[in-house]
Amino acid sequence: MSKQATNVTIKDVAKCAGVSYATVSRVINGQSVSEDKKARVMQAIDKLGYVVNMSARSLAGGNTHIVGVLVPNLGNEYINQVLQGIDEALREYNYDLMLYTTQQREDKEARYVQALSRGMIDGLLLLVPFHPEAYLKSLRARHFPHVVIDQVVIDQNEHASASPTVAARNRQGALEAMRYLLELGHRRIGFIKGLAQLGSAHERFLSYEQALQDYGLSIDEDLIQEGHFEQRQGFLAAQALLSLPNPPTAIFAANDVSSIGVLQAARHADLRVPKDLSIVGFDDIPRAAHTYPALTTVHQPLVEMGRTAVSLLLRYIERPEQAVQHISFDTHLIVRDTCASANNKTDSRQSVVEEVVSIAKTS
Amino acid sequence: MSKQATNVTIKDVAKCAGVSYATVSRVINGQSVSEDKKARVMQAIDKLGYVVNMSARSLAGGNTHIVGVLVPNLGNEYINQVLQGIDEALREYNYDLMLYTTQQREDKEARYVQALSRGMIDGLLLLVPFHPEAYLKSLRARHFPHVVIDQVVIDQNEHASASPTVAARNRQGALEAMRYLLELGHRRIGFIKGLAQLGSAHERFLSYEQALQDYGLSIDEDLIQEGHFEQRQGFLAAQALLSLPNPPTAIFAANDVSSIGVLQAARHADLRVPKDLSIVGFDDIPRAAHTYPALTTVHQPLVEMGRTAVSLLLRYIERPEQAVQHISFDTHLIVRDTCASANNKTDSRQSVVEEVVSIAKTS
DNA sequence: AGGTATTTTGTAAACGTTTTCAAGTTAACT
DNA sequence: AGTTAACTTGAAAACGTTTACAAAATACCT
Repeated sequence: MSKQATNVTIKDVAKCAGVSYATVSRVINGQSVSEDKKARVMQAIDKLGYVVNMSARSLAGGNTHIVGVLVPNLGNEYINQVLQGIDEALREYNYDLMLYTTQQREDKEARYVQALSRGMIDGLLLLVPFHPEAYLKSLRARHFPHVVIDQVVIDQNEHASASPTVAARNRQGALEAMRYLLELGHRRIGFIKGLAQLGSAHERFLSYEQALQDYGLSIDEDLIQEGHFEQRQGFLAAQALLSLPNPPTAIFAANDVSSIGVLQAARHADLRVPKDLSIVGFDDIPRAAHTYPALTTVHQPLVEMGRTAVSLLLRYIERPEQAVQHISFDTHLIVRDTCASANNKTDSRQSVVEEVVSIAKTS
Repeated sequence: MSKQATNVTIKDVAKCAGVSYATVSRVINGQSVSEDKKARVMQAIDKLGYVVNMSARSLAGGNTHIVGVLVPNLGNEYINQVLQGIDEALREYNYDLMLYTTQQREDKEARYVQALSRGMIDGLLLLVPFHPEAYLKSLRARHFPHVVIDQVVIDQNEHASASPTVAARNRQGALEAMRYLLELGHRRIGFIKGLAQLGSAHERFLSYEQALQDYGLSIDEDLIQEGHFEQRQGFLAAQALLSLPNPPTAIFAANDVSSIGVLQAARHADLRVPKDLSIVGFDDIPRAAHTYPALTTVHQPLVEMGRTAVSLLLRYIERPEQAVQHISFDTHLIVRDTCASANNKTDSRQSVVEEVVSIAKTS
């Protein structure tokens, strides 16, 4: 109903400019047209306020300039950062964004495969897909342009890597974090895991183990807690860790949100961070710089990853048969205020008072 | 190119089911078709794995089942909450979401008005639009289904309210917060403003003034600081407030993110919250419950607002000529841990030590 | 200048639906 | 059984583009 309000079509433009409508189409799509006609057409477009009808274009085989983005959910800082990068880049290239949230339900798969078939989108960005096996295969088979972000193959199924990917080097950053903690003298380091299905979470854990081994330390299962990448879970896991007979002097959480839960738990236990407990996170979400104390964490270039995924996808949209690329970004430790040397380990209650007194003195 | 992969059309289904393709279309759209044919068609659809081509449908005059959502930006917790509600509701109704971010730039306007014209979306949700005057008029004129969320008319231009809206009662909640603070005995209450262009921000400020007047207090301009709804700004504003010769005993910030900045500033100034400084925020974003101390704030049902906006919009999509509705939600104070009575006001340095000592004793 | 290669232009045929119109069928009422 | 009303069905015409094809125009050689 409201749609026929937009009644100015390519034919109207053609009539107004005194050319055939095919010529108008060519002008719009930047194909070779003589200068004078091009000018006339442009003028007519301006005058009539013509805008292309995407449905028609899509139906006729053209591009919609719409990219689909599939995310597990909204309201997650990590995802939002990547999304921001995607959005920025898309805007630069004049593409629109169609957002699909899966809510981590497997049956959503049908939904977007369907969405593709509809031919509404030119390409698809998959952010941390949970059950990618089924549909990635189909996307590849159809040479449908797509890029997978931050999905590390967790099983050795080689098919999974056959799609273009953008990722971060989780192993390396996590190793850096662990070494930092170890160099500070920590020997009992707790670890709070991430979502088990996620490759990135697993990689971070592998680095935890590896670092301990590198330093000739044995792995104490008590120091390893489950987690879901969520604050509450981080809080509970930290409480469990801290109530151990021989509690850790440092905790490395698989993501920042969990770390913030650890910070909470430390407060509840009246522990001073970093004096009594050192904490390291992973992701470097914006909030990490604003906690108290500010979180020492492993930075991944989230926004950058989103942007890169877009430009990669756009290349595939232009040439779908192009060779499959994998881009990965370095991660690195950002030292802020949640870690301290493990040496001066004293009774925590004591140290609180000491610190306060010292503040009182200096002021 | 990849698109013709989806080659099974309505005609194939028709042939397979032994009916005309018009009949297939009718089955899909739920129009009256005899039971046996309907069954045959359904079976054929299943067998061939047919899915409707949205471009074609849209071109032929049908609905795309896509709703456009216009947000100022991503990565803002407030916006994300509303977005989450929108997304949830949209999924329930089987609609897809097309996301536009304006980055608060006025020239983006052209962009989405254009998007509408393309006929790609059935309706538009406008979240906190900054410069709505120009395009709202056009949307209304075309009877294009749309709903404005949380845009309170800031000037008395009556046109602006002629579009359907979903909003929260900012006045009331802010009043409640101020009364709470006043009842606690606070008489010097600082206020950190929000984005000046936003009606909601202004309303909260009006309540601040009104509450003071109701209690017979004069308004001290020194206690009123500018802000942009952002953490850093909240931090700086709070610092300014706290370094006043006669600093406030409580600060009311126009949103939670600012309040978190205030919390930071309090820490920097070695002030105990709530003992030395009471803080109230606005929005009740998820993070508010996880700060330390947990933030006392005014709750608005953000997710709910998003959901409501969707169901309202869907009604307009069904019947565009329907009477304009305005829905508003109550807001209410959530008391957590950042406010205390103003009576026991002592030297802040002193009180810190006292508290620590008392903790030491009880344990 | 004559011929050939290249570029520009117009015509018409898709693309896959929805929907109007008229014909065909069934049901409902005397 | 006959008439009318209601419903079901199929054919065909949109919807607004892109693009293959052919024709026309132009440029480039020798």
